[in-house]
Amino acid sequence: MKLDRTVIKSLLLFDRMTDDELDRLLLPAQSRRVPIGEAIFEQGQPAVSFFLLLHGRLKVTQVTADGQQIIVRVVHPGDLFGFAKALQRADYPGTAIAAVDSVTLCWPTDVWPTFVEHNPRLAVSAMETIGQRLEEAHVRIREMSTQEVEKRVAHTVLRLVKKAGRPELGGLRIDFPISRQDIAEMTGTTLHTVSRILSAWEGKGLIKGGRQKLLVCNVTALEQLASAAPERK
Amino acid sequence: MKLDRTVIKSLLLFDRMTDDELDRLLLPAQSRRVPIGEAIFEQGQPAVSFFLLLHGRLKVTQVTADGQQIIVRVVHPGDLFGFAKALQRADYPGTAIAAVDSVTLCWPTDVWPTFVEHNPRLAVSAMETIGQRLEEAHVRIREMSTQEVEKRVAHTVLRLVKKAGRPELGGLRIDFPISRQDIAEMTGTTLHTVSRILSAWEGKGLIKGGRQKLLVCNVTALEQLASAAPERK
DNA sequence: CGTATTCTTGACTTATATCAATGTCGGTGG
DNA sequence: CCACCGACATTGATATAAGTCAAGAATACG
Repeated sequence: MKLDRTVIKSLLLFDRMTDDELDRLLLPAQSRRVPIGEAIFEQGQPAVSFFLLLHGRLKVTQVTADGQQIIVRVVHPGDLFGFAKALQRADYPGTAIAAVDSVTLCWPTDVWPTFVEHNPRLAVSAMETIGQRLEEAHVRIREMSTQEVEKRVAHTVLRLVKKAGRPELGGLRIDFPISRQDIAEMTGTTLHTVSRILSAWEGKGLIKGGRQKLLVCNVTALEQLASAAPERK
Repeated sequence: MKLDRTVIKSLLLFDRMTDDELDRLLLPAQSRRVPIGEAIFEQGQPAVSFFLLLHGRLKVTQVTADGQQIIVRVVHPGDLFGFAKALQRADYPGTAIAAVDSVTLCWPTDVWPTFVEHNPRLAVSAMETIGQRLEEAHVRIREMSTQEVEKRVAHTVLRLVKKAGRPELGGLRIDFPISRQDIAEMTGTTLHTVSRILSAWEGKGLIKGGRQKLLVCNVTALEQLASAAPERK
C-alpha cells in the first residue's frame, strides 16, 4: 500500500525529523488494512512487529488467568502500539482489535534497537510516549483505589470525549462503536452498573445513549460530576 | 560523599557500560543520605534531579485532589526513580519518602537528554525500566478490576516478599517497616480490611504480623490463595 | 422477519467500607 | 527504669455501593 508521507509527518512522534531520516525510517515499514473486529496481534503471540495507527481505533484487551477481560487502553490515530520488544518482552501482553476499519503502519521488531540507536530523538519521543502511558495507568489506579464507580465512569467518558469526540449537533459524539460492556471493562465494573449510570445521566440530559453509541451533551456538567466531592454525612 | 563504584557497576542499568562511560556518567552525580521518614522530593515540586537508590527503601505516594493517599510503588535498591523530565513532565508526580535510612545517587535533570543521546544503550535500558513499570501498573489495574480484596492483598504481599524478602527463621521477613495502612494504600482498600485479612492469615499460620512488621511463613500457600479460582455457586 | 447481540430495569445478595471502641506496642522523657 | 503517650492494630456492629441473578425490550443483521 502506498504510504501517505504528509499524514505521517504530521504526527508528533516524527515532527522533528528530516525528510532523509524519515525515508530511512519508512523503508522497512509496511502498511496494512484491518477490518472491524479483526485482531492485529493477540495476547501471548511472539512480538514480530511494532505498529503505528494511521487511521481508525483499536481496543487493546487482556484476558486474566480466570477468563476475565479488561480493556487496557484505546489506541487512537498517531499512537505507537505493540512495541513489546522495546519493553523487554518477547510476546505481546495484550490483544489489539480494530473497533472500526483501521490502517496501521508496521515494522519488524528487530529494527527497533537500530532505530533507537540511530535516532536518539526518536528514543526520547518513544520514552515520552511510554511515560505518558505510565501516567495514565497511575491515574487509573488512583481512580480505582479512591473513587466510586460513577466518578470513574465519568472520567473514562471524558477521556474518550477528549481523544475521540467528534462535534455533532447536540454534543460530542464518541467516534467509534463502544458498548456498555466496553466501558465496564475500562472502569473495572459491570455492564449493568454502567447501564444504570448512563441511564441516569441520560435522564439528566448529560448524554444520549444508543446501541454502541454515545453522545456527550453536557461536558462541563460531567466534569463537575467527575470531580465533585463525595458527600460526607 | 565517596561513591562506591563496585556497587554501582553491579546494577543492571549499567552492566554493559565501559569504565570510561561510567566515569562520565558519575561525574555530575551526587550522593545523598536520607534519614527515615524524610522526603527526597515532593509531589508537585519542579523536577530538578533524577535519582538512583543505592541503599534502603522508599515509598512513592500520591495524594488525590480530595486528600486520599495511595502508594504508587516501593523503590528498591538499584531502581531509578524521579525521572519526571524524561516523561515530559516539569514536576514530580509523587512524593518519595524513605521507609528506612537510605542512600541515593542524584543527577541534575538537565543532563538526562545528553546522557541518553550519548548512551543509546542507557536509553534502551531506561526504556526497559519504564516498560516494566508500565507492565506492573497494568497488572495492578487488572487485579483491581477483577479480583477481590483478599487476593489483591495476597499478590501485593507476594510482590513485597519477592523484592524485599530477607530469609529469617520461620519464613521471609519484609525488610522494611510496613504498616497495615501502607498495604491498604497499595491495594486500594482500607487498613481495617487489611487488618482482618492478615489476622485470618495469621490464624492459618501463613504469616506472622506485628507493628509495622510482616513475616511470611508459607509462601506457596499464599500463592495458591492468590491464584485460587473464586468459588462459584 | 427471525435471530442474535446489546441494553435496560427490577429484586436480591454480598463484599467491603464505615463507624466506634478498645487494645497493644515501643519510644521518650521525667 | 518505669510510666505515659501517641501511633498502630484489632475487632465488632452496621451501612451501603455495587455485584449477581433474572427477565424482558430494543436494535441491528443476515
